[in-house]
Amino acid sequence: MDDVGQKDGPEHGGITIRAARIQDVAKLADVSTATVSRALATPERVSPEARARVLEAIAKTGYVPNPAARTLRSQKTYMVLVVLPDLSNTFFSKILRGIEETLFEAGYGMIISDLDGSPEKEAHFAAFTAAGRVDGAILLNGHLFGQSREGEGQPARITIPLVALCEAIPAADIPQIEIDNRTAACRMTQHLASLGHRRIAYVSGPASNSLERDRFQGFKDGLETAGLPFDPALVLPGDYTIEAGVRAGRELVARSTRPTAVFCTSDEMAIGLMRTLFSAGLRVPEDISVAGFDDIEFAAVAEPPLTTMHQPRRELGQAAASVLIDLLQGRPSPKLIRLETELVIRDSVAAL
Amino acid sequence: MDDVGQKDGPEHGGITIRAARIQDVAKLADVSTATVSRALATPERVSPEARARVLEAIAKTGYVPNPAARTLRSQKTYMVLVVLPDLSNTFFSKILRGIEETLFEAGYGMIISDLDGSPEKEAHFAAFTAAGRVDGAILLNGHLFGQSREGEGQPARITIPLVALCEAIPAADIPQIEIDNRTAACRMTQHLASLGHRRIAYVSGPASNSLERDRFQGFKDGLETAGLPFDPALVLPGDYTIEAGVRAGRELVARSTRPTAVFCTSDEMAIGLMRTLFSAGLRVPEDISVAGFDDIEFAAVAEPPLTTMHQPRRELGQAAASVLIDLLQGRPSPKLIRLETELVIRDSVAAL
DNA sequence: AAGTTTGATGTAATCGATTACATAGGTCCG
DNA sequence: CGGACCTATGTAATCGATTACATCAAACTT
Repeated sequence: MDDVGQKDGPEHGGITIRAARIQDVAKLADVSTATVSRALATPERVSPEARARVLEAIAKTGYVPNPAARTLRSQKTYMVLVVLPDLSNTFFSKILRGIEETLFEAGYGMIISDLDGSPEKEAHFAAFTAAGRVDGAILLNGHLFGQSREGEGQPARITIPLVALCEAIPAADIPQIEIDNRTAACRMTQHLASLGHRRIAYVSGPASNSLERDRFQGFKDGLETAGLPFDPALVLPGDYTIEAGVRAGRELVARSTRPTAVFCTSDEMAIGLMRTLFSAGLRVPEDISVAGFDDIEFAAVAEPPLTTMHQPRRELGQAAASVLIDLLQGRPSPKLIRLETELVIRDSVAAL
Repeated sequence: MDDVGQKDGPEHGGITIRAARIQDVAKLADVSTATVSRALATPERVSPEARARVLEAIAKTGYVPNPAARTLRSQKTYMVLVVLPDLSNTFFSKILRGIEETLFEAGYGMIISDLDGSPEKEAHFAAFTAAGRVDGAILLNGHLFGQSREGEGQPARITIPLVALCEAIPAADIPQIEIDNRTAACRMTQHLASLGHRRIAYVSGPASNSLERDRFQGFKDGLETAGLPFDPALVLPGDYTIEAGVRAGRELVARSTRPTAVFCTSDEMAIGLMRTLFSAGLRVPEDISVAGFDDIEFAAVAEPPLTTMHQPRRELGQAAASVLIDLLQGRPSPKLIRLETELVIRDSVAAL
């Protein structure tokens, strides 16, 4: 970092040859750089002969447009930022795949930001988008950036199109892709009630979470339509992780009177909870029924296979990406997309 | 796409104000743009007074350097490409997190490419790196790009630093971060043998895979040191997925003489396999022992909890990122890093 | 005291594309 | 036949930073 000449990279094996520029192509095809650019961006505005020569020259030189130069001039990055709370969570990875697929097909790249609950990271990525590194963003974390720094000397930054996925963002007027969490949770609760369960426990998500609020409402709706009383003692705190399920399980095992069914708001928690029940000598579903939510891959092969609420994760990702692309390309787009969930009945829930 | 003026984005809510440029900061601080640039890049080469004025002006304007312009001039993107075969696989997500963390701390962003077995995608990302969109790449997929297009009229492209993670890349002279798959598989095999198992089945990974070759070697090593014969009939094909485990399970269930232990080269396969065994009325580990590999989160809460070989996934990601950063910044870096695995004994394996 | 070094700063070239504007040649129409 | 219009193309400005080079004053050398 001291002086010039030092910072040129080291020899990392291969021969470094300057990549072809648009000028090289232009010279080879005997046209101007403008024509080369047009041959690629608007082929119909270039004569067939010139176009052919340009394409040939491109093939010969292996020319690939320099994205930095392109972005600098056209103000388009063809990059999308995906913000999520936890990259290592199974639930998100399939969604990410759906997003990536769709973005890829439309020629966009994906940059991932795993917030990991760090405000520092959040600030960083706020600056990141402000700096115009991405054309748009998909937010899976339930809130916008940097709302702290408003109104001050700070002038408004560039506004880029945003889409909220899964978790709604309360005060923001942006498209929202989600499932109907309330109805889904209600259906699951009714399912349990219909099998005769009257003492149904609920393992929640993080309290701050909009998903959680909806699902909790749905749970209460379900109790009500089934004519069951709501008992706060049967609500156990969780955060969608396996460990939270394990903890909730311990809590239940320690009780003298136990519920006959447990509705976990994520499959991870359900699987963790079942583990704890087994360790305590309880059987699922004979002694206690357990239901999950999400239908992750492991739900079908859990022991016993888990009754759960299927979320179309890949499709959620695809839908979010496709709405964002519409926004980016100036096409009209829906404000709200709700994909269907499906009750998947397996063996972890039984009639009383 | 027809004419000019059409392609300016639509009104998406917020007020769009031009972001501050280096010129605005320079004017406000009453210095040249060069001084602003230096105040940020090499503060020690700018007088304290000027620096203070610049920083104040930056705070006032909310200036953030335009990355496209910066990249265009300095040829540095501060972006790293991560190439992997399947984004939705649990095994990778924790590794990704380790990578992201480390990159973030060093000021690098992460672009993800989920190859999904598509050569088209591969070609795209080859062009992507060639175009200089990223400073370096971490490859989890076991091979380089576009080796097909060599020697032709195609001139060599820019060479960027690469690091291979998990899967080795045979013919490439690049740093490799991995575990000792052969030794790890050998140890697991010995563990099974030491408990009295003599008929040990092996559920493989994809045959083309270097991980698989190493683990298979290790399996044979383990048999040999235990004085057990190698029986090809006990090798079942797999590909690390849950479904492959289910299939292998069916195959075993159908046999008249079954192995007493099964070594699956991924936890996903082990879990899928156990599911099939249960469905057929077999018990683990009473009737048959099952071992996994990786120690994913679900291994500990499987029923029964899975005996497996722990891979430090997050650390693998961190190590790969940190080696790549060393390369990018011209520091010396090791050619090979091998992280330790650990045999995790749970309940899915028992003595005969 | 003259020459040399050092430090702080400014000027302007540069990175590589896109694109507004200019131009040249051809077609069409009254 | 001459202006209007269209098509294909070229010229050069532009995007916003970084940085080589120039400049100038102050400090230091001998």
